Amino acid sequence: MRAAPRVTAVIGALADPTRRAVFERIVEAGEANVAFLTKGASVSQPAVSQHLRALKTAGLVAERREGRNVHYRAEPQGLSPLVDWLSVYGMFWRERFANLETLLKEIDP
Amino acid sequence: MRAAPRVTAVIGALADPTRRAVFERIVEAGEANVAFLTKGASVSQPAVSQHLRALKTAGLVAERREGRNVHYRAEPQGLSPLVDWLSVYGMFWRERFANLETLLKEIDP
DNA sequence: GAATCCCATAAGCGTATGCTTATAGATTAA
DNA sequence: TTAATCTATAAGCATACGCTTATGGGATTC
Repeated sequence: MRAAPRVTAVIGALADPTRRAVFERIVEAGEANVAFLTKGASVSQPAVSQHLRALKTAGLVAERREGRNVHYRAEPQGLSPLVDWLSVYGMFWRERFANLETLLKEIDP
Repeated sequence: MRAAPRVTAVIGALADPTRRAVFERIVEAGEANVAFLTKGASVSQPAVSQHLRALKTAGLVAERREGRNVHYRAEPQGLSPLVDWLSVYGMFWRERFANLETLLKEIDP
């Protein structure tokens, strides 16, 4: 399975601080429309829309139209190419991931 | 603790496919000099050196001079800003799913 | 239907980025 | 010392990227 292109897309989408902040905000809010994201962003509404398109293309967010509002939500599995990459090239971090998983299972079995 | 700049640096360094391939090659080889990395890369030797500098600046590789050769090795902890970021904005989801599972079990045991 | 609101797209601009060739720097070999 | 080898830097160029303002496209409200 050739996953390199997807890794490039995901990492590329997260590379820009402004765009990453938009994504973080969506994750925290659960769901957010463009107006909400624009307030809080340091750029214009069109810029936010462009970032949202980039995130959508990378598979990191999905949209849900509701009247004239468009609600964006994070797409969990969108990060998996990056997680997979880290599980290979993150070397000893692999242990960390494993530990974190077991920790979560212990806390919440 | 304000880690966003380091995340940006790390992700930015890994965003370019060519540069990421250089890093992957270093990880796989354990240690590699510039000539070795240039063979196998699809770009010129100066381009490889420039990528190495970017990786070094991001804290992802370190160098060891040996005569006229310079050996590069991966710097494991350099990835930690990215791992930490994922543990917040990526792992977050696993936790959510775990909670959802327990919730479902409680409702319908 | 007109006005209003929310969001997306278009066009243009400045800058950042990655590449190349040419050259400098550092170290070893003849 | 001179030549040869390995790597880094410099300069220049083409393209990609992120932003802005202006405008278009739907959906609601009056």
